[in-house]
Amino acid sequence: MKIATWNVNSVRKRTGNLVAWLQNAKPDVVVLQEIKAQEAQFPRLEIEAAGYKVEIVGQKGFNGVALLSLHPVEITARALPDAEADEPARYIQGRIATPKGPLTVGGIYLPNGNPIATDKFTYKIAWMGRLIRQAKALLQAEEMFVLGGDYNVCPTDLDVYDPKAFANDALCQPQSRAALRTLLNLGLTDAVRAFHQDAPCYTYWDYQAGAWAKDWGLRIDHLLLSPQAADRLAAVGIDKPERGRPDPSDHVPVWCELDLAA
DNA sequence: ATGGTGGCGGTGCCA
Repeated sequence: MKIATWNVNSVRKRTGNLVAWLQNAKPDVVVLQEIKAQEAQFPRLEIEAAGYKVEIVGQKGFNGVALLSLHPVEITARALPDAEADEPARYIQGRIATPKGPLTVGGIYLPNGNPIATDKFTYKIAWMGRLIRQAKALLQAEEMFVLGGDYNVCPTDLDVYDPKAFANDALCQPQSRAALRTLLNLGLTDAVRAFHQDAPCYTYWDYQAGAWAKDWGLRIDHLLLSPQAADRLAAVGIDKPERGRPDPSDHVPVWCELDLAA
């Protein structure tokens, strides 16, 4: 079972790249972030033609998440607990049957939080608190789950090309990192770091200033696994070539494989 | 060089 996350930065601008990647990478389940589309604007027919079921939590112009699956999926949440009436579209959660029991996949678009001296950063930290509570609730079921997405947090300085330049950035604040550690300390596994402890493993390169050509990257897209999922973690990958294609997203897909053979 | 790029929507905001 291959599970992937990708911040596509507009699904309409990225439809061609997305379909080509789906056909090549063949993930079983994908969570998308920043689709920047409402339900009616989503390229549903193109994705379904590639064999995927499509579930969307859309929003006009900004944010927006989706869950694509080759297998039947039951949507179990479209927002985190305590959502406001005008809650931005940043969370989707589905449940998929596997030979080893049900697998829950959550798709996360965590608030960026910049600039840090504003209510945007306060909102980010509060949102992380709600995500921690959701993870606690999921853990109580003692089932397999994967929380994938754009976390907008660099867990350590290893995950930043220039830590000094990002000292005042919301993605690298001690509060942001502490909240992510709280999530991990519940018993979740950062899938990429389970396999790669020493390499940066960037997942994002800014469009500006030639960041891609200079490998000025950040690792902010993560797959966090419950103990039951981590026990079956077989492989991970970061599809870096996607950043070098024409009309790329500024993020690349991150994926993991769980060994769920019957 | 106080910029730069990209997406949305049709002007600045967001990242």
